[in-house]
Order: sequence, then structure tokens, then C-alpha cells
Amino acid sequence: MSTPPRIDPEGLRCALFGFYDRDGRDLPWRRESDPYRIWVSEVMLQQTRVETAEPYYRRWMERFPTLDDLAEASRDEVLKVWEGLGYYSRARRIHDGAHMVRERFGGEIPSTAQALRELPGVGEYTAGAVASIAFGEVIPAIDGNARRVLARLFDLADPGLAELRAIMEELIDRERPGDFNQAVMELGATICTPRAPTCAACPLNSVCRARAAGTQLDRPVTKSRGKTPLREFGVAVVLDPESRLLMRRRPEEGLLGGLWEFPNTSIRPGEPSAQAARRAAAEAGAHRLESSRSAAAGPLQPVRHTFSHFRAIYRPHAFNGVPVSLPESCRWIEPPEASGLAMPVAQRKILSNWGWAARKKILA
DNA sequence: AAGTCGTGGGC
DNA sequence: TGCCCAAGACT
Repeated sequence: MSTPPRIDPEGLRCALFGFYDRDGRDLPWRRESDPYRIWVSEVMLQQTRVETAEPYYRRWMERFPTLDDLAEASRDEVLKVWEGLGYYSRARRIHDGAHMVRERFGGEIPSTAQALRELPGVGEYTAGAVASIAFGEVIPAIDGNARRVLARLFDLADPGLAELRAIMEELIDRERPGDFNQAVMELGATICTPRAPTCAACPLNSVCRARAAGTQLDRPVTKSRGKTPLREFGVAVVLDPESRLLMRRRPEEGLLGGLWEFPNTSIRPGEPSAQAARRAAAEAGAHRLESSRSAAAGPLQPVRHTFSHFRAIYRPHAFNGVPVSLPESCRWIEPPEASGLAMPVAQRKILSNWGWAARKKILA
């Protein structure tokens, strides 16, 4: 295959819009122009696939149709709607952002990328996306898709952000900047995919330099992640005499911030997991633990879970216990009430396993 | 500037 | 199974 012709911006826009207008997915936020809704969709889409985010977006808009609805909701409720979507700081930040919009911006979402960046959780990409889509600002939104598409189009091994910005400034459509940004991303998400791009179906295949050179799969270059460490946790599933479960709310910041979990602690080298679980229960305010007298006490099924930068094995143990003095972060929860708390996936699994184990022992 | 921060899906 | 990756932001 010979070197493709120099890329003509007008021709590229035309080919791209032809693809986007015909084959672009019909996504709920593409039917909206409300800046609040565009903002929510863009935050949900950070590091998250469209198919994953879409049901969350629908539920979110049912519960928080307007910025005021979000601002007036509790943190717990916001986290509950976000439960399972991951990167929970996004939920906290958009909730904080809703308050900031009302208090500092008079209830109006900022209309320029520069001002949008004042909002927590809004970085360069999200600011460009919201500004271009909701307000028509002519500014690029460069995400991982755009980076890959441009790297292949121009056969660039490892383009920097400055270089990508410069390319986009020249290519972006002045009349439909938001659609242009979305079209580039849509191409990256559906055609120009990382592992198996379907170049035959690509509207830009005749001008793609990587395709001409056969370097699609090496553009852009990726670095391997390395092995993630393994951490093991002893987990205390403590039932009090009134059949309530001892649960703890994680600190606002950090991993799984603000979510509810069973008390747990890292297993020390050589330590039995049951002992680590007892330690966790004691720290959480449960005393006089009994693990032998009850029908539903003892070891439960271990739960493996993979986080972004480590793997975890949770080793839960069920106890009967008596509350003494609970730390501020802990509460006794009626099992049915637990379903209404925002919990991480692995903790939800532990709860579910405990429920089945208890049911099984009662029937047996 | 490299590490932190979730989860589900594809191969 | 294990690894990669995803409409990134923040520190």
C-alpha cells in the first residue's frame, strides 16, 4: 500500500460526520443539551465504557433530574446510585461540584472550558467535552480514543498532549465542535479499537498512515502494567443478639471512600485469618465474640477481588457478638437495610455469601 | 511524575 | 487464568 495523500481537514470532517451521523450510537446523553446532563455523562464516562455507564446514567437522571436535585441529595444517596460504577471519588466530586455551582456560580454551570475546570473532578478532557458539547465552544476533547485515532491517523508512536492538541485545533469542525469530538471518540470506541481495529469499515482508512504502514497495532505504543500485589484481609461478619450486622463506613477520601463494609484488617504475615477478623471486630466495637455457639458462625467463603492496582482476598469469619461502644464510623444494621447502603462489589459478595450460608444452616 | 483510584468484559 | 483496557483526575 502506498503512502496516503496528505490529510485534508475538510475531507476528514466530511468523512467523519458521514460515519457519525449514520452509524453513531443512539445514546441517552446525545439527545440532551442540558449542561448538567452532559457533565454527568462525561464524569461517568471517565475510564468507563459506554455500555457500563449507560444504565447508571439512566438511573441517575431518574433520581437526580436536575442539578438542584443532586445538590439537595445526601452523600449516602449519591454514593448508592453510583454503587458498582467504581472510582467513587467521581461521585463525591460531582456532588461537591453541584454545591459549588450553586454557591459560587449562581446556579449556572460554567460555559467555558477554562471555567469548567474550577469544578472538582473536571480535568482538561472533561472541560473540553462539556464546553464543546453543551456550549458549542471550539475546543478539543482528547481522551484515550482520540489519542489512539490520531496516533494511527498520523502514525505517531507516542504523541504528547501538546502535539495532539495542535492536531485537533486544525481538524476540529468550527460549526459542530461537540459532534466532532464525539465522532472521533465514537470512531475510536467502535472501529479504531486497541486490539482489533476494523480498518476495512473505517471512514478514514484511505488517509490513515498507520494503516498504510501496517503499524496500526503498534500505535500508540503501550507500556505493560507489571504485576499487581496481593493483599489479604480478615473480615468480621458480626451478628448481635437482635440479628443485626456490624458495619463500618470507610473514610471519605481514598479507596472506596464513603462506602460501607464489614470490619476488616490486613492479615499479618503468618497470622490466621480468623485472628485478623477478630481484631477487626474489636476495633469496630464488638466484644464477647462467640464463633462456636451459633448455627451461622465460623469461616465463610473467601472472596477474591481485583482492584485497579492490587488484588485482594477477603477471608470472612462469622461471629456472634455484643455491642459495647461503637466508633463513630460503625453501626448495627438490619440485614434488609444493608441492601440500601452503598457497598463495594466485594463486600456485597461477602454479604450475599453470608446470607446463603445462614439460610442453608437453618434449613439443615 | 509516577501512584492512586473500581469494575467488568474481551481474548 | 491472567492480562489488557476503558469518553481521566488528582496528588
